[in-house]
Order: sequence, then structure tokens, then C-alpha cells
Amino acid sequence: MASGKALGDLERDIMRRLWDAAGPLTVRQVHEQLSAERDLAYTTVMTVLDRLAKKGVVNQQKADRAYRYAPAQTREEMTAALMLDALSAAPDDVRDAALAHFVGRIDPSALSAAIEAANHRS
Amino acid sequence: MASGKALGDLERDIMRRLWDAAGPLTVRQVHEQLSAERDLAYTTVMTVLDRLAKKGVVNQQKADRAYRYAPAQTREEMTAALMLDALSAAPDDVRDAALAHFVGRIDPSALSAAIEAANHRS
DNA sequence: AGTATTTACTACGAAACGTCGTAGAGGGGT
DNA sequence: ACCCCTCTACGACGTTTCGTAGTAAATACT
Repeated sequence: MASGKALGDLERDIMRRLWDAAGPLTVRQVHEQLSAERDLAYTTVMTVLDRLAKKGVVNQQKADRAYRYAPAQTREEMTAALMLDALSAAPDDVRDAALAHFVGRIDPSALSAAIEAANHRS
Repeated sequence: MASGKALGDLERDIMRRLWDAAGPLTVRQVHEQLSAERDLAYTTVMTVLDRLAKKGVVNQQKADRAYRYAPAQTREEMTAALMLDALSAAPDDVRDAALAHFVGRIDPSALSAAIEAANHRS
């Protein structure tokens, strides 16, 4: 539920593929995409995908012979959850100040837009 | 120098002492505080403090015969940096949406207050 | 000199990750 | 039926990070 921790390099790279994909991908498809850039064994990709599934970061669904993997959350959600985690790590009395520091460092217009979008959504 | 990653449990616990302290603390002082709750060896505290120093999370300064340790950043700054890191991990085209998700999950009044405070500061 | 305080260096086990290999199950083709 | 191909299941190994601590060496107080 809450979230989980940050992912490793390969894990992040693989998640990127899943997020960028239109739908669930098989191990083979992910492996092929990664092979274009680096040299990885098929089983390596499988292992990582499996670990991600065990962590609940991706969903595994059987289709045909092979499993299909899809992100459990959108990239936005996961990113937001990570930020929330960082903020929650601070005790209450520091949270507001931390939040102030945070908003002080991001582009104000981006923030307004985000608030706009958020209000719109709910 | 960006920032660094999340700390471990003991590391966080130790940082809390340093943040809550009025000034730099010696290994002994930290150890004594921790000893009130758990049973840790003096050297354990020293090792962790040393690692934190190597990571640049705390500053080590010699005073008298013992080293004094002080946080390199305030808790607010470190928290904000962590949040920034999470946000930066996402590619540009996702960042705005992620930010929107984030603001959608935090208390609106806390956010307004933070914006207030941030504007005040700069 | 002897003793207490501190630092330096080393170590070790557990967990997370990147990285694979091998074994085995289930279809498909011939 | 039999062989081959594709996948999955499971285990393994090296590295890094972290919690945890011991031991030795330096420094200082008495």
C-alpha cells in the first residue's frame, strides 16, 4: 500500500520501458528493447521483472504462454508517492518547514499549474 | 553534491539527535542519548557517524580531543532535497503530472502555508 | 608509567541488486 | 511420439550498504 523504496538502476530502466509501452509487455519484449542499448541476458530481465512483481511494483498477468508485465502505478503516482515518503519521514513539526523549502525550490509556475490540475481532478 | 540517498534506520535515528541538539555533538554524547533507549556499542555509533561524515551528511570538526558532529543540512533542507530527488527522477514530461499528484495528496492548507512561507523567505 | 578517552581500521552477517545459469514444463511441428 | 523452442522456476554469486562491534593505536590525564 504505502509505497516502497527507491528502485535500482536496472529496475528503473525496466520500469521506464513498461511505462512508455502502450500495454503490458512480455519479458522478451522488454529484453529486446534493452538489448538495443546494453547487453543483458534474457534471464536477467526476467529476474528483475519477477522481483518487481514480488515488490508489487508491477502486475504480472498470464496471457498465452508468457506473462505480461504492467506497472502497478503510473509514473506520476509512483513519483508522488516517493515524494510523500520523503516528506513523511520528517516529524510533524518539521514537515511544514520542509514543504516550504520544497516549494521554494521548484518552478512557481509549475507549482501553480500543478495546483490547478489537482483541483481540477478532484 | 546533489544530495544522496535515503539513510538507514540507525543513521536516521542518529541524525535526529544531531538535529535536535543545540550544537555539534561528540560520539559520546550521541551514544549516551541512544543508550537511554537501546543498547548500542560506543563504536557502533562512531562507525555510523563516520560513515555519515564520509557521505557528507554530517560535518566533522575537531574540538578538544574528540570530534564533534553536526548535520550538514537542516532537516527541512534534507527532506526537501529528498523530495526534489524523487521528482527529478521522472522525465520532464511526467514531472508536472507527478507534481499535481503530489499536491493532490497533501493537506491544502499546509500547502498554502508552505507557499506563504516560501514567498516570505525569498 | 598507568589508565581512561578517542580514533582508526577491520570484520561480519543480512538484505538489496545486477547478473546469469540450469532445470523443467508445455506447445508445436514433423 | 519425439524433438525443439519458449518460458518459467529456482538457485547462485559478486558487490554495496547498513547495523553492529572488536581490537589496536594514539592522545591525554593523573
